[in-house]
Amino acid sequence: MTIKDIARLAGVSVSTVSRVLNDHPDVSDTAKEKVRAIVKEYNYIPNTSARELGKSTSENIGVVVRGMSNPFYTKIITEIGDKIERAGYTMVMQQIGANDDEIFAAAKMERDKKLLGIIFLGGRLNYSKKQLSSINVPFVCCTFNNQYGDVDKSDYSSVCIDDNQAAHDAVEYLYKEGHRKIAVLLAGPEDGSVSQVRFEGYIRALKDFEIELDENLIISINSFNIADAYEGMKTWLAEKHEFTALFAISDNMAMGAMKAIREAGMNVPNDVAVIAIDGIEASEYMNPVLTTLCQPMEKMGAEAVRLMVDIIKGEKTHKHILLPTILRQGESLKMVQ
Amino acid sequence: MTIKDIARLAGVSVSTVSRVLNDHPDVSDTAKEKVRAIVKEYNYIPNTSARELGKSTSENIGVVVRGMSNPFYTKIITEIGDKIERAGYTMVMQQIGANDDEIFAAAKMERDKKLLGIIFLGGRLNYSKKQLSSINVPFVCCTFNNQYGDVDKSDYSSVCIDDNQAAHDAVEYLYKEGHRKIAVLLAGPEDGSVSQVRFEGYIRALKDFEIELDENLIISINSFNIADAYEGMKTWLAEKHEFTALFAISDNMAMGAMKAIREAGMNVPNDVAVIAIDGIEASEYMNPVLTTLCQPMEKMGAEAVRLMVDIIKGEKTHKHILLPTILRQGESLKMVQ
DNA sequence: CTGAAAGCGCTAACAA
DNA sequence: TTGTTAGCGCTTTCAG
Repeated sequence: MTIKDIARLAGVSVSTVSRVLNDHPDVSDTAKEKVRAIVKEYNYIPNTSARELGKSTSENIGVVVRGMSNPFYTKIITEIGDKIERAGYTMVMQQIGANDDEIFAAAKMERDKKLLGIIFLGGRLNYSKKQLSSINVPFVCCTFNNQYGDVDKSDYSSVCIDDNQAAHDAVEYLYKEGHRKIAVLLAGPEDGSVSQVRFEGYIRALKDFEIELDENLIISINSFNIADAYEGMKTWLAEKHEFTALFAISDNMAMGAMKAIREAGMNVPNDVAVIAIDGIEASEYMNPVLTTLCQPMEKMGAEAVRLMVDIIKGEKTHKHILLPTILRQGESLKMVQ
Repeated sequence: MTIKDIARLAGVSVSTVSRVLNDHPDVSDTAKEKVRAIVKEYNYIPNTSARELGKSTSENIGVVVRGMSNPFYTKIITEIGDKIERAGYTMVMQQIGANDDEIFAAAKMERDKKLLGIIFLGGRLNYSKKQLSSINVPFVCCTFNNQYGDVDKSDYSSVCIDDNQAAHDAVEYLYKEGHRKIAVLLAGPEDGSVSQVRFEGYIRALKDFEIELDENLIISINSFNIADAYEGMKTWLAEKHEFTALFAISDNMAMGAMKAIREAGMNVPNDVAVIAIDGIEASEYMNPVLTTLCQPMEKMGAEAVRLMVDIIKGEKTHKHILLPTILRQGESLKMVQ
């Protein structure tokens, strides 16, 4: 079944079929009905490749998401899709694996789908100018920026929380409750990811509060996995370091860690206070409920689209937005208000 | 940049470029090198649409997944991708929203990508023959079958657990520990989804154990969401029904329920025993760890691909595989071995 | 081993 | 309002 068959069956030309398929004006009602009837009868589905190939422009905005099924992105994606739709564009989403190259994926998608712009959801923080030269449309980084790369701030937009400050805040909350032996659970550590930024915030906080950095309290694992966090924490706990609080650089890792702490016979928050950053849904259902600094997911998605659309519509200057986190006062850290 | 440009720049014909791009044999090393150099220099990326349009066949197996970011599917997908690759085919994955029509998505993908077959991951249990007529390649249902539809068992393959029996088993575990007032948390209830099947298993178990069905112990919510489960459970608990155990039809829902139970001042497992079905990773990190009947995810994915490949290779008869669940003995149900 | 040329199924001028 | 036709960028015979 091709558009040609439909045209023949409906007794019209292919262009007429194409027109009704694409809701173009200037088609007689009779023709419209006729075509629609045949399309329905034969269960005809236009070929996407041919469609995209034939078209010279699009109203597509690409979204490339690193890591499938990251619950953290789900809400943001929903919001992004919604806002893109509302602005009259079409979202084209592409999920890529943890080890895939988002720049390549974006470049490919840009050409294939004739994108007007690209929103990156999660990604490396160290793109180089050269790598990015393969992308020829404006892009905005959502949930991260490119602080370790050599790309000019004026060449792209971004919207994210101030990860360094969030980590600083987290440590400050612990500090204010009297904690001085604050362990940190991170991935990397020097992996050029958001983990590193947050770790730097931890370091900065220690300095500000005049706590000496204790290498023994740095728990470094190789991924952001909950299982790895659990194992890493377990191993570390077996070494019997003295500590009263844990700052996990992500909710997910905190969840793994809390299980290890529990199994080691310690109580959260009585023996060990735990705080993290992210605010994913699952950590709300932990026992105790995780105290964490939430990223404003909806807001983030909405802002990313706003920036994107502005630029598509002619705005010349790229912007970089830092959104504040919101404290979720759970049960993993006793706070004396 | 098109293949034509590359051809010109490399001083060869487009067909030669196409050949080296697709690793065809019968290309001189000189030509190969020349083309590759130009491709690299100009950062050329072939257009996917044109490629797919031009090709007459493919080695693609489609996977349509209902609901993005369902952690339950992540492992299965990884396994499926792996096995497809290993069998020499290419996986083409398509995620669809909770309310999208998987049949349509599959039919579209089948034509666009020239699929050899389709694996459905999650989906309705009530396809009709008519709806399925738009799909012209073999397909296998993974994690569900089509028991409420009118499609011949001989027209498709499936691999899943015996959901009815799993529910029966769950109730049996509770029964054996002395529980008689067993509440059930489900979605629907008559929604034609896996929730219904499991609910039927619950009913059957009650009959077998001569427990009278108590309508008051049926907690029905509108989705599989953790948040809805939490709210639903909370509301139900406020009604002060007498019960000693809860069978949740999914891990996710059990997680929401456990928080509600905890907040109502009851202890799991001492006041209320909880058991569920699925075995997702997150429920392993709950406190208490959820006792649940795990679906054999890897095995499921592997079997789905095996069935698919067999059929592609000429196997005539469709098969329906029921895989056993594996009990994860957590802490939400005290078992006296 | 290489090139010319005919599609793949659709869109979009351009004519009518 | 409709039809004709030239691409879109690639693959794939078929000659050479």
